Amino acid sequence: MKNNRLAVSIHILSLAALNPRDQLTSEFIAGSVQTNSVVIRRLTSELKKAGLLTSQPGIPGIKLTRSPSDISLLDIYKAIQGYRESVFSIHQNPNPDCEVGANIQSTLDATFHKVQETIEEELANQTLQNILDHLFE
Amino acid sequence: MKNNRLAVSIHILSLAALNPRDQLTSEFIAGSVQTNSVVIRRLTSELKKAGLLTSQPGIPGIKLTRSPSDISLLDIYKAIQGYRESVFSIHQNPNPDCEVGANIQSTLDATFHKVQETIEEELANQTLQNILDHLFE
DNA sequence: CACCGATGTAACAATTATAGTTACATTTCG
DNA sequence: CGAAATGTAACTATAATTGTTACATCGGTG
Repeated sequence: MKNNRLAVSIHILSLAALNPRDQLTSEFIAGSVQTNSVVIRRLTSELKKAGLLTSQPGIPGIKLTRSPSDISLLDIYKAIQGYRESVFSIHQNPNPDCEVGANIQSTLDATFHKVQETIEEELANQTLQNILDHLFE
Repeated sequence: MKNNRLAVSIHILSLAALNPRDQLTSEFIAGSVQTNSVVIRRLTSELKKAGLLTSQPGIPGIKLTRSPSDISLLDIYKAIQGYRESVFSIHQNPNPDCEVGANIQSTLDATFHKVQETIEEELANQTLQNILDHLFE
């Protein structure tokens, strides 16, 4: 029950797709997500840096930069994932004097990289528009 | 830099595939992973519950219950994942009075479930034997 | 121009999960 | 019996996310 960053980001962008800009204050969004408005502003800040939405100090609200059908879940995922490049991580100091310890990192790196690629392909195939469609079906 | 449970579990089972049982004490394994032996025993306990290996109090070592080519990474993943059913989680209390808030959970549930399925398919396609092959190529 | 309401961020506390550690009951074997 | 190991409980440490408080800044409005 943690790391809702992707879920909340999709929630935010869904609201942005369906409401007029001036209504989309961080307080309004926080009311829908039911969290603190700073949590929302932190995420919108990252989504903005990734070019998915625009906003301005002093002016209420946020606005999508492009059509929901042009925003993939991968775009959103990458916007908020920062440095982390795989959902699975690898222990940092296996023993180099052990045959397994010496080679496990590069092996797992390759293995986990392949898994990560399939995750990202799947996320790339879904758009914010797909989410919106599902919301009202 | 956290949650190395899958990586360490694969490390443990790789050692188990390559060494005689009586050498595979939790201390020996901990020396290869470079961690505390209790960390190893905690994981082997879960791998044992999942039927991937055997062990006995008083008798040193662990032993695989079947061939490395018969152990998929999905088997390992499920052995240690416990309750968690998706790599992505969903916020728990969206506002039901909001159209988006009311439907976002079931929508994301379906979406994330699909992603999870692709992850598990990918993990199912890789075996411990594949890891061993890569370790020595 | 001063105020109000909003964004953007910094700083810190709270929560949660994993990793690491200490301790110890229990078991097997010499 | 005594040594060595497994299995587990209990606790601390670390790390990431979430929640909160505070505040600088901007822009529209009276």
